[in-house]
Amino acid sequence: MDTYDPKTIETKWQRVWEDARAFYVDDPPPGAEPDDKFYQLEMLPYPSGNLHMGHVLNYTLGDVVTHFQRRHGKHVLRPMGWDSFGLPAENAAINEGGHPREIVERNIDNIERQMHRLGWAIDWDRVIAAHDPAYYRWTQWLFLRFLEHELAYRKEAAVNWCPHDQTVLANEQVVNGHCDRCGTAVEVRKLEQWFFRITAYADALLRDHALIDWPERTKTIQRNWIGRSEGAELLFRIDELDVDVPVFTTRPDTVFGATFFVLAPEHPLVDTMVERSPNGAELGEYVSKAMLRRVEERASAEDKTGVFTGFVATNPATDEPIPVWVADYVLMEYGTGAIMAVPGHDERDRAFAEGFELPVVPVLDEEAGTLVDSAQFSGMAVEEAKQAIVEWLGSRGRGRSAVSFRLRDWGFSRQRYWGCPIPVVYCENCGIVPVPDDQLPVLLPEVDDYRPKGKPPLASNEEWLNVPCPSCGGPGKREAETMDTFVDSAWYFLRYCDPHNDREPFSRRLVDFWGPVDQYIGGIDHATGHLLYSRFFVKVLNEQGMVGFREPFQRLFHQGWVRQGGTKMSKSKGNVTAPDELADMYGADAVRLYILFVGPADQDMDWTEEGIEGIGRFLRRLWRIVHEAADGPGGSDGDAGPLVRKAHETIAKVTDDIGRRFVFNTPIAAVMELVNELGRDPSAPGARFAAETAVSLIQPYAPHIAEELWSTLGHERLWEAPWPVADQTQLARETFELVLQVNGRVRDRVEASVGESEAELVERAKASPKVQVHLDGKEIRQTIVVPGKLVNLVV
RNA sequence: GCCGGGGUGGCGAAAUUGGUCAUACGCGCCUGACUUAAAAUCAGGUGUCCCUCCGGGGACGUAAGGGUUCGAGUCCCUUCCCCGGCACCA
Repeated sequence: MDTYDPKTIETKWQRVWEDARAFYVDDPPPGAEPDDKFYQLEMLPYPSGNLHMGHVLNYTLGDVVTHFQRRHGKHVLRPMGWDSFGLPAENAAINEGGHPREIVERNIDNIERQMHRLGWAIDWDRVIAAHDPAYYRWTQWLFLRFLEHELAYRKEAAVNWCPHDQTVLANEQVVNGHCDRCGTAVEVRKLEQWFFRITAYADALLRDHALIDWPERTKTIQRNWIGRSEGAELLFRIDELDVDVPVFTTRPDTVFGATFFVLAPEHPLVDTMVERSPNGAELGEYVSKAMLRRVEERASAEDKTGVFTGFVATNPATDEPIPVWVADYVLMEYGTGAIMAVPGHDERDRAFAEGFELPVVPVLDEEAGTLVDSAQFSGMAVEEAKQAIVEWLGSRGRGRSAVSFRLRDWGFSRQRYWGCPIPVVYCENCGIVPVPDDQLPVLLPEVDDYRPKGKPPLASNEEWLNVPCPSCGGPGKREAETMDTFVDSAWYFLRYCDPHNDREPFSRRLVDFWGPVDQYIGGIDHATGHLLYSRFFVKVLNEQGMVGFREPFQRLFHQGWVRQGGTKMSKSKGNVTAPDELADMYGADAVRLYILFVGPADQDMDWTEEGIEGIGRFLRRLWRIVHEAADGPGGSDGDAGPLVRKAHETIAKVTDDIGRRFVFNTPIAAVMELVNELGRDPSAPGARFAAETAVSLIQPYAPHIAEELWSTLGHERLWEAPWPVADQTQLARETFELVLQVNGRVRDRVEASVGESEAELVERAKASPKVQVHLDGKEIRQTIVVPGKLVNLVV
């Protein structure tokens, strides 16, 4: 027996798998039924720097599922690609000093090497990269379809601007008022931007949660983010300006208590008011100050601020004039940017009314939940009144039921170089003109200076910028902004199904065979970003007949964060080791096992190398014990005995854990138990079967050593061997340990046979001397028998 | 404030439908074997407290308190703490 040398066998088997094209799949496999397929996907990595332990967890999880499903006879599509456009990659390039393309491609080579080193079962024929023209050609093509359907549009909007990264950020990229990437405080700027009309799908995105098997947590986050509120849109007339101003309210029942009216500083009417109001100067000053304050600052301000506009609006319920104010506690981003203020029943309005001595009129009896001082609606219950008042106002042309969302349209243009060019041309005569499909891709030109400086770097590239208008042939300018990288990743999982197609982004036949993704694995940090965008894209593509499903990811699992906390470890052991260095020290199998063994995969952890030695010990023990079992007299499946039974129990446990419970740490413990038992006597009856079982079950985690030991045991190609099946007759027991309790406390345990009747079991309990001590001659008031488990005597 | 998830040995964690002295598996630690020695390896031990004739016996113990139940880590109530989402959203 050779000693266990991970490096040698890992290199050896990786070559064998590659030569056998073990993990590549045809499209679709000949004779495959749709039910035979399994699409396993993990979120694709940004190719910046090195893999870290978080990646190792993510992709090893996917790998275990891949092997498990393959060995259950599924045709498993398990691809890999690179999210190589966008800020993370570009920032990495800026930091490392070089052209993004070179940096990104170097990083891709490195990461790909690390992935091979860890032995992940990937179909490398299907690799895609966001920055590859063969890919982004189709990102552009899809954008044009969105544009055709008016689901992509351009408008001026107040946007989040990161002064450090010199670019616009999507709401999803702003965390607590700071740039998600660099942490700089975000400013608000008014700019023309490209948007995807995701708000048109707000309801569908909520409704279709019912179709997918996702963690409740994630659905809740999306639900909160979409923020659906039911209410009404009511019209308040400002006579002097001859306008009806709509407000959104969830409390139309309180309209009789609306004693003033508030506009957001950004509200379009405010400009007119500044011009025409007697205190226009003060108003103008307030507005420009408010616009400079970040939303976060506005919210944290202790006192509410505002200025009276000098105008009055008519309350549509009371027909009374109420003063119109401008105040920054009203946000332009939500509802209509105007509110009816009901200080009697809204905390914020109350605070404002108190600050500025505005009238407070209660219109609800809070105790009774009924309306007061509300004309014919007085005495009505709140819910009833909501409907009745909206109907009544509706009949007067002053209101209607409405739904409002917190979700905003997705601003996806970026003033940066390293992204997918937006394929439109601006023409003085024709306006925004799409680049014709047959002229795609619009290639990202090579430039020397790609650093951001407030305007898109491509805007300085005259040679590239100036092109004839595709429509009239007159002078035109290309769009110099590029797409957010989340556009690239909103459809990549579809391209994997048909990665080499050069006539269309993917064929309907192939996406409908492979799609949707059966199991998606990735971080929960993408809950309101990538996961929402991808759902939106698939809904649009479904409506346009390009895919046959409405949801991209049928099942979703979030791995926990691997943190590198400030524990003693990092101090005493110096820097945290990179995954491939760790693989060189202990072997890829040990790294893979360890990251899944330390705890539940969906739970956050502080990374520590303490304990990986234990996995190393386990693998060496496995190696030695399997060799001993292989050399010994052995014994096969047919032999009964404790070892064979233990093997079948382990099969049942591991299969249930991975397949049904989707837990990955306890199967390793179960195999360790089996190996411990086998190690007590590797020549016991059934030892060979136990060894084969242990090797077979550990294969998804540690495929290299498993493959090597499988051949030691005289077999071939474990990667395509059927997953073992627990033999129910082996699991069945003739006897069991009967637990004897007195008053719910265990007092004794005896061997009992499964055939015994309840009365017989009770007799055995009464016969036990240990039980008798606790019965102490007392009267038995109750007897509980759980068949196959226990007898409880209550005295 | 609203919504969601948690709290188990020295440590990472098991306990799946309320039913096997709760703590599997691993780490760490302790003892022993091998060794000149150490490492590695192997064998054994390791919740707390009390009693012991050394065979063992008993009580307590899953954030705190209460409840349901023959029986609760698991179900219910109250409180505390931690993590995450939303939050001047009308």
